[in-house]
Amino acid sequence: MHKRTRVRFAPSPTGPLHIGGVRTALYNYLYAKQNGGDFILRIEDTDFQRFVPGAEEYIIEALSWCGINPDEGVENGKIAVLPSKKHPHAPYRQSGRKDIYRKYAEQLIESGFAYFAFDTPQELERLRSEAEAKGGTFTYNYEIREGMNNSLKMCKEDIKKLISTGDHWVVRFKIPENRIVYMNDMIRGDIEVNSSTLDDKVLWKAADQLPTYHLANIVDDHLMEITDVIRGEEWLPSLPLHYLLYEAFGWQDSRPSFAHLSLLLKPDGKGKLSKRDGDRLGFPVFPLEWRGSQGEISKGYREEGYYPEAFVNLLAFLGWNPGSEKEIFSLKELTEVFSLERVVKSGAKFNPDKAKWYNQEYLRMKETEELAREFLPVLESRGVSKPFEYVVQVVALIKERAYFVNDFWELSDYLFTAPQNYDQSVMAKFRNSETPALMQKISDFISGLEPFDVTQLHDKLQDLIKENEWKTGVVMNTIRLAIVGASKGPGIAEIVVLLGKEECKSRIEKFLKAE
RNA sequence: GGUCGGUUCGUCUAACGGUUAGGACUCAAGAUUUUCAUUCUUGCAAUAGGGGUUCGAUUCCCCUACCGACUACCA
Repeated sequence: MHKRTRVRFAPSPTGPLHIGGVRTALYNYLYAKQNGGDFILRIEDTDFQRFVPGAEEYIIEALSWCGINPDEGVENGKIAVLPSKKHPHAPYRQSGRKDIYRKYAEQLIESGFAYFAFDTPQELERLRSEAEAKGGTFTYNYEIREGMNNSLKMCKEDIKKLISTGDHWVVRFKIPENRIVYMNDMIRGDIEVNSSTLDDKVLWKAADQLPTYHLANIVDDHLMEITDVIRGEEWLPSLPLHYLLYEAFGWQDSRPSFAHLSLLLKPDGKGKLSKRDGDRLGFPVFPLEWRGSQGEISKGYREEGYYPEAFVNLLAFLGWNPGSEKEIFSLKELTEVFSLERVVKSGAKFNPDKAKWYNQEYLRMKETEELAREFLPVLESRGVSKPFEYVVQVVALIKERAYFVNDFWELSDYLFTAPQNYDQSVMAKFRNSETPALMQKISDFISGLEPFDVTQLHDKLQDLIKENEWKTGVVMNTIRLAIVGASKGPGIAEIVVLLGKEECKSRIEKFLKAE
């Protein structure tokens, strides 16, 4: 009898989610859905110092944009704080669960797995710098804990007194000496670490009455019946501590399975991608645009014009592949083929070019009418109003050359407004004394053409060129220059027919008057 | 420094211990086109180094190098 799969994504609200975080959420979601389980969102806000207003809302909105919808933890777009049938483990924000953690911290002390420590930050800092000066690292562990200012050798009265009079104390976990901790990671296999290399981590802080990540995380995963923990590789060094915590609580039999995902690296090859990278790297690191407290704006994939489907697809392929050569998968398809076994162990650098390619693939899959509808707001902002049918025809002509709908205007502005100026290098090449006579004939030809359609225009224009013994290249490029203003765009016949006789005539007249 | 993880084309990646080491992105060339794109074709380009084990190693083991994470009363 298998337990229902339950996974969680547990970000801390210290800023916007970056693409690595979104990928972690995505893999969790895919794993849950593939196993018919639940994906839970939990906010780990046990560090009020680093709390950033708006971050929580951002996280929820970003996941929603991606189509990664939590089964539990989010109610009507907000973190669930009251227990209900759908959200039995509420609150899902750790700051709302203070009392729970305190109880468990006390339990560990009573059972001898943890102790009170009264060392001042100044004292710890001093020991730390002393150790660093000697080229080592200060480790609060079995070797030195007896000599520190903690409850290990104190009598009950002294402890009680210190606790009641001050709020500078913490609860530390008592890491056992010289024990091999055997662990398993679903991606990396078996790992073992000697507990003597670990330190007595702080589990609870009296100053703010809050647990640290380690305690809150283990307690909540247990209480929320999490079966699989899929998180970033930066947590791998904490895994032995977490194993030991499960053991200390007596929860080793229900301990979740763990998978540590390799990190997303900076393309310039220095370390993991971080929120602070912002737009420095030439591509957004955030799914959605983010406005910082200083009013600074960091770009987002949504605002850049990425489709969420493309974004999710490309993120899925950063560190995972289906083993086939198919690269385009919908979120639903991903839930069917995803597997942790095929997650790559090494870190991946983000490739902006490939990201653009993904969006192009999704853009091409869309119906022309749909793309035209997406283009409408852009046209409106440009003050252009044309019948929808016209916009559809424009989009049909240019969509093959775009990566984003945002590219449409630049690719098609001449189909909405006459060129304001003409490409000078093309002018130099094709504009000469014969141009006026040539273009006058072309203008008359266009005006007189019946029926006025693309094939007719194309064929008859070829005939005209032959009769007059003109050079095709010269004629075509001159027409293009007059009507488009530059050496770009789809076939001349298509453009001319779409613009219509009157517009072409007026553009040619304007062109002949221009310098 | 210590602990842990990692290392296949520039990038993302594939390859029961047996493949001419495959694909995608980028780039280049050619074809198509009146232009720019698109499209099609072709090409460039990799197993970090050294030892083992094996008939045979990208694949397993060891060492070295390099990269990364962690080493907070942050997560």
